[in-house]
Amino acid sequence: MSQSTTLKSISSLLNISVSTVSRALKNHPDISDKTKKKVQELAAMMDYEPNAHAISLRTNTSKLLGLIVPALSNFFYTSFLTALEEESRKHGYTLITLQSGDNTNIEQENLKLCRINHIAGLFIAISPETKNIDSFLRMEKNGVPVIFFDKVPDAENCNKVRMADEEAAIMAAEVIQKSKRKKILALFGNQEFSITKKRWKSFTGYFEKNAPATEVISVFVSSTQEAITETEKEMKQHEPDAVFCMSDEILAGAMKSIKKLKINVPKKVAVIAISNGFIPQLFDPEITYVETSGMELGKLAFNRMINYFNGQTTSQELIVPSKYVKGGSI
Amino acid sequence: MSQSTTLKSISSLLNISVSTVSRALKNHPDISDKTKKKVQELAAMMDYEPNAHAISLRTNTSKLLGLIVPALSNFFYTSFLTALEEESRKHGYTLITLQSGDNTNIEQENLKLCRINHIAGLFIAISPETKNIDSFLRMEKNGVPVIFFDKVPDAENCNKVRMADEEAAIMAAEVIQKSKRKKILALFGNQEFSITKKRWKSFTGYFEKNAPATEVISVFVSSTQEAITETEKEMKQHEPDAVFCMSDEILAGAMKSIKKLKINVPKKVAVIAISNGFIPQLFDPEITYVETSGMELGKLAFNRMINYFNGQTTSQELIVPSKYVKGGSI
DNA sequence: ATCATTTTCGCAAACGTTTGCGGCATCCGT
DNA sequence: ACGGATGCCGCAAACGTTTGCGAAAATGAT
Repeated sequence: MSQSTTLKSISSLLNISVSTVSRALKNHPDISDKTKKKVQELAAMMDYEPNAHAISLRTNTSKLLGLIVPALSNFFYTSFLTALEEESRKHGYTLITLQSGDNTNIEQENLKLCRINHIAGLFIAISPETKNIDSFLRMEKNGVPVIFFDKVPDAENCNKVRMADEEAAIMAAEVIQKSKRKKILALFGNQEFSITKKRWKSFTGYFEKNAPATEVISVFVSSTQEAITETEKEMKQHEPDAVFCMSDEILAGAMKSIKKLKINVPKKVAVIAISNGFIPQLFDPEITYVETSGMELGKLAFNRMINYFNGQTTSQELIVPSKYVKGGSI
Repeated sequence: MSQSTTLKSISSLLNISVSTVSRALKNHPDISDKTKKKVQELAAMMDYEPNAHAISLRTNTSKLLGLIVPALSNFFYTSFLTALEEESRKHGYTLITLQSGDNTNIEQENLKLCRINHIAGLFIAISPETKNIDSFLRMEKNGVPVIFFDKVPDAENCNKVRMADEEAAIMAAEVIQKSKRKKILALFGNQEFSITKKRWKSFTGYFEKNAPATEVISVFVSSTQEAITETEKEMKQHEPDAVFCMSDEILAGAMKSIKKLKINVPKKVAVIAISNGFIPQLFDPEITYVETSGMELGKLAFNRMINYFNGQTTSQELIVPSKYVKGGSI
């Protein structure tokens, strides 16, 4: 490794002290304009770049942010990451990206990596088994803010940003009700997720209250593959006239079976989904959906972090509203 | 920020020196088993975790790896990232993820972030305008290996890993030829990419050589939207009996137009693509494709990096073979 | 008991930066 | 000319770690 230019190398070339160089480069008022100019010019010439490790060590701060998600193969998380990376870069932060694989042990390992690298803040979508969030609260007590997103814990005393899960499910339910469909196959994700619970409760609750005659068949699946088999089974057995999918992965599976069985959409069966926005448009007709944008959530999460840095440290739960996107599937 | 436990805090509690604690924790033979035990037990009790910044500063090494991609909204890159993150974690490295937005300036900014954070190695898919790779070569000269992947420069004196672009295009061409189709709409990406050039040359070259009677209409598009409009135009104008798409984004656009025009696949028109593997299966019939797996490439790239760390520093170009996946679209 | 060897540990410097403090010049007002 | 204020800069410590070297203590050989 060839040595890069440091404050010291600049200082010795100019026969001034390291501290003067340091202050000159940050426009400290103690330094005369003449030396400032000298230093800054030489620094530019020598391509001086500060050593982040030295700064972190000395100041006990860093420009690193941590992100932990269950899996990046999930569209929602990659679009969250896309937005988060962009915002981070614009504000001078650098992102450390980690996957937990929905495994609590790996999640803790990743958390440790975050601590070791002394990140300035953490964004995390917790894995389903994670009940105990003490280690995260401890981070926050140590001055490292933790923003939970999407898959958030139930606890009150923490910062969360999430989609309007209840609202999204209700919007979908309303659309189905208006279409006069009477027998709905409702496909949800892993029952352990609070996000699933919220959506299920809102969706089924809506019909109980506003259209009790409507039959809602709730099915919980935890993979695209399972969505395929369950949809096929239910379509044959109950012949529903509407299908609701709470995520892109589930939608992909459900549509596979619907096409295989050659069931006409929307004539024979209406389809509506909650989605991140890309997948529904691949089908013909395009699937009507309620959008939960990972990018929007990413921006919001980053803003929350910045506000935390600026002193707003009391716990909040922020919610991104949903957006109805009309396709031709209902 | 509450202070974490350090070598010093451990040493003062045990009334021994910092250096002894340091050595005890790494099983240095100079330290007696008795003190080793004492130190390690206390360290475990106090949840000691080394400070990565201090280590990096002192040893001039780091466990950070950099990744720069044009955009994470591209499926291929997210699957590359998925694999790379996994491998990195397993080997004790932490990943810094950056997007360039296909912009040379941002790319250089990101490179600077990598230097400032003193990464141990860099993976990069360069943006199309990047002609001059001096800044990357300089990194390598400074001891930081650079692995170019997917979008690789033409230069010889650098390390590259990429998909078998020529082979993939030829595999697709062979399948089309066997299907006896005679007029092919071939959709390629941005003409600036070396990857596009390679695929175009191989694909058209194959027909010139093996089936000169076949008409190949090559069209270059640089977005899904453009793929939609161009496909519609070409389908109407030339009525091809086969469509070749060199990427997932293009496939999504092409299929949109084909469905809109209600053209039967595969009867009226055959479709074949080069793809990362998820999108083709969403259609009905499933699209036949040649797989270029981002995850495979990610694993290979990481391996190359490790080998570099172990002394294999001479430039290499590694290539992942393609895989033919049969659908029902041809 | 003596000396040589080995075991076990501590000292101190170094990595690159920031920052409180103190010191020397220079300047101003009287 | 004198005192005080001000401008400009350097010293040195500190962040947490690693590591060459030397020194003390323990062990072994004779």
